[in-house]
Amino acid sequence: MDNIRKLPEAEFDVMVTLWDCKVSPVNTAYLMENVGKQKGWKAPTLISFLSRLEERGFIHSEKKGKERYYYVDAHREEYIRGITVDFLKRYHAGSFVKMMDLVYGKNSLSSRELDEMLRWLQEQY
Amino acid sequence: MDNIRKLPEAEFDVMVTLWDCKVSPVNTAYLMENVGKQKGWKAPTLISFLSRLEERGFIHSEKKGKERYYYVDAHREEYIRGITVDFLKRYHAGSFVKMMDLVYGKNSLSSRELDEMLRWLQEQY
DNA sequence: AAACATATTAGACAAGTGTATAATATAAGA
DNA sequence: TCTTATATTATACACTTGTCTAATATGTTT
Repeated sequence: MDNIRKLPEAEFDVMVTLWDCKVSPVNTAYLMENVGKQKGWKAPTLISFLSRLEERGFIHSEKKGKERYYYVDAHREEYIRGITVDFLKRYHAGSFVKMMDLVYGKNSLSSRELDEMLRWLQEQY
Repeated sequence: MDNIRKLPEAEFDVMVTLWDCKVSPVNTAYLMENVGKQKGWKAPTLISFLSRLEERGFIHSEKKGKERYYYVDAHREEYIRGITVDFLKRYHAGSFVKMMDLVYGKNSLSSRELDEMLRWLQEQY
């Protein structure tokens, strides 16, 4: 009931790329092109993150010829929701209002942002 | 300009205890009593976290006789604000509304919580 | 089938984090 | 001052995370 397990930053970056891409499966080359390169990783670096993600059950993979293809298993929203709730609990006693108050307390948000929040809130009722 | 550096969990727990206590300085025994024990740490474990916090500049200390006393230097709100803003940027494109929407999207908050937010929002205007 | 090119795997290593044991200081009592 | 009790320090070690080099496998070209 507690296994949200926050991913290491680098693995999260890989997941984002996987979540963002509309096709599945994708191979290492694709990921190299879409994250590895910007991050300045060598291929084995990327591949090690992918292996670790597989161990964690976030993805699974399959080898075709000499290339390996990856499939996403974890749900993005679920994951983000999980770590967000954890963060809120740990650092803000689980309260959004406390969080907003701390971050925007006196300083104040722009009225555009306030309006946006207000609109969101009204939709919730 | 980027040194918010999130603390390791255990060190954060020590900081919380330091921030929570109204007297200053406090010695290791006090901290052992107020965090160490619950966490099941041996004294040297606690002391190592304290040394690391000192290296990071979150606290400083002073030895009196055979005991060491600790003084807080970091500001709690500043720290929490920093990591919160980072979290928001990284996982929610910097938007509170996006965050709330993801966490409470369909499910909906209790009306008490909604009221609380509304009240907070109105104060911001 | 040999030689190439290239993708993947195995393994390694440093830094950071959680945690502790053994050694050392130092206050207090005999 | 010698002994004892106890707090601190010095170290060490296992795991995790970020990264890579060297070795291996496999498809492609002669």
